[in-house]
Amino acid sequence: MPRDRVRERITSLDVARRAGVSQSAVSRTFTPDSSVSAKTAEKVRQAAAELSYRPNILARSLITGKSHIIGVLVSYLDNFFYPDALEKLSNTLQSHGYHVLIFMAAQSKNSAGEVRQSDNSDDAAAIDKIVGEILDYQVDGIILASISLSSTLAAQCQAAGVPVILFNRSQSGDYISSVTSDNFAGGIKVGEYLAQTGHKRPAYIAGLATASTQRDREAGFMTALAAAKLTLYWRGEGHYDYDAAARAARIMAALDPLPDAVFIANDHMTFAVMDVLRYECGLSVPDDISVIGYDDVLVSSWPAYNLTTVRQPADEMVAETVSLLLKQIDEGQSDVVRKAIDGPLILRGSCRTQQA
Amino acid sequence: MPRDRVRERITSLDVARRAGVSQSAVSRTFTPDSSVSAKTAEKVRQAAAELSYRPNILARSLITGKSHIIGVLVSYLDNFFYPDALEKLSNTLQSHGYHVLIFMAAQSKNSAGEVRQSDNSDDAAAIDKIVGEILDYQVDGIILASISLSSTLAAQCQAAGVPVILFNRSQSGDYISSVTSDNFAGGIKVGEYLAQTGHKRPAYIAGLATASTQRDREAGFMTALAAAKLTLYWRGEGHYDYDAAARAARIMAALDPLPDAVFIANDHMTFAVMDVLRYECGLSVPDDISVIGYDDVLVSSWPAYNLTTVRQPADEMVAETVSLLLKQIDEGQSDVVRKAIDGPLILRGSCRTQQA
DNA sequence: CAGACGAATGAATACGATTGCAAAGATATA
DNA sequence: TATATCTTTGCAATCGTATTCATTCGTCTG
Repeated sequence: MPRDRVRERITSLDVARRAGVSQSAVSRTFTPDSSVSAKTAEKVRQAAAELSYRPNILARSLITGKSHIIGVLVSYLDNFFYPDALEKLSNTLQSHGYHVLIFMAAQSKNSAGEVRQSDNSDDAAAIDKIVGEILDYQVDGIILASISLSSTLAAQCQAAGVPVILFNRSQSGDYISSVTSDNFAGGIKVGEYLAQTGHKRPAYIAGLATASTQRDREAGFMTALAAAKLTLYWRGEGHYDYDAAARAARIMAALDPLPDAVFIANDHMTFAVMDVLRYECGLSVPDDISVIGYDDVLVSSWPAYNLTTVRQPADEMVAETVSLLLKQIDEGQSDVVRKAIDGPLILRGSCRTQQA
Repeated sequence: MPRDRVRERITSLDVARRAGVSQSAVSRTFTPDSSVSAKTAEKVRQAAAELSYRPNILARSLITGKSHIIGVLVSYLDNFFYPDALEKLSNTLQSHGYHVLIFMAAQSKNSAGEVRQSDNSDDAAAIDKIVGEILDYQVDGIILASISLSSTLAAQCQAAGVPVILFNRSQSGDYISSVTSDNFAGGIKVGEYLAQTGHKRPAYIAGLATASTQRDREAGFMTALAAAKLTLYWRGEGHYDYDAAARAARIMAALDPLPDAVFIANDHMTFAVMDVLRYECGLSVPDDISVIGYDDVLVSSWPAYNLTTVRQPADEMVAETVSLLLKQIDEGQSDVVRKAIDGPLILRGSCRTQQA
């Protein structure tokens, strides 16, 4: 008889009957700081174990108004920074009794591979739709990783009383809290370091134009160059995409004279650039050209790349994001916080360290 | 006045009042295939829009018994195969109206970096605990990525009427459905190819001993070697871990004579092995030694590694997993299915292709 | 030992939706 | 126009739990 379709759900009432107590007693047993005697609690636990009963979180949420679910919307996972951040976010939230409902902002990669040209209105509409779905689940909070939010929807979340935090992106216009690394300071460090190590023809390959991380990193970099009386020798665009960065690198490699250093807006693109320089153009990093990235993902430390890069302190960013979110959940919507966490420049082998 | 703590939830009743209809009418408007006239539906939509009302999924789930949530438990995300699979899983499920509640099996990496020695009983207990949490959320189904399940808990899920599918791992003893690549066939392909290209001293670096993927890949490989009258020259263990694989590679590199080929149980470890061979030992791949991996993750195609490897067809595996899961959800627990999907050997530059 | 007070308990209600049922309305048929 | 049939509609019960309130029980104090 293969069809025992009738999924007999065991409820607190079943447990109550078996333990010879009221349903309230069962509920109290599983609710911390509730008034139950040790004796009845024991009876209940016993009966619950025998029936292998577990409280229905959804029903509980309906009453308490807290689902203990955090909606996390992430745009893409191919940049290794995000799996890492996601894993840490999930673990941290898990340790606080929350769980992650994950959503992907299905990216509009067209067939030509030209991806994420810009956060166009289609994308924005898609994001709004997904955030709507997230809200449907009565989440207690929302974390948006590398994603911006329309101000109307931000307002809607506000109205629904659901705190939203931007992770690794900030939004100046609207009033949304955000946690990032200090991208401007990071850009400065790179610029200063290149100047200090005697580089004369610095180039830059930009990330996605609409991303605050891209803007801040570039602004910091340019500020430092200016302070060191250096001018940008060349600028390309990689849209935070491997293939696009590779194309930019090919253009750059054709320059004469070659730049003597290139700062690339994230590590993911940097891998593409180094691959092109080394394996297509036969150039040596850092002998022919110094390369500096941003993120310090796991792969960056592998000997194959051995990348000099600015570290995004994922642990601190995650810890800050979670603590901020939980605070807003507990205390209700408080004022917006924009946290930028400083990260060090990690010196490895992809950047020349002596005057040429 | 910063404290508008009173999160005024708008319910179907609010909408009903404003639209001048009954609450049932509102519900029916948002329930497909329900009997509502176009006129009232329009009135309801209007009112709902004005109040920016959205149905409470949790309340709905309580009645229907379907949460449209799939619990996904994944062990680690540092092997790039998993972020990719997770992204695809999430997108596919999303397109079917389901959403992913994600759980991490916090790995017991000890301070020495010796990780995942074995799936010991502590780990198993931790897994069971987490699966319990998953069940609390009344998920409609569970996907376990690279994780095994105790048979008691498998039975418990069965009892709760929640289908479970193992992704990229199979379990022979218990009756749980699973979707994997055809690891045995993959191992065979590698063995045959190495033989066919004239390698004489093949080595193998194993993955996590308890993993079915490891066992099947090795078994296939050994079978093919035997068929080609080759014997395994050396065997190491990498536990599917980068650092452990690097250690194994150091030992291997000290052999005299060196193996002329090494098959490594997954790409993630292979990166470590190639890094050690090239940058610590000054050896050339494939001139000094051929290297073949398993998975074909994104990085494997990058020029820095340019890895000859067996592709795990993530798209097919995900599609199969989702369709299987949805089928089991719709039709109730059906019989267990073990699907092994064939993947091709991708020829790139890390393995010598001519007789030496 | 009486009275007071805090802890433990159960009955009843609420959370926000879905859905069976019966009544009402609309449409078609003769 | 009257009757039969199908569609809409509202009422009320229900899902599984938390929580208020009133009551009972136990313990402590004077």
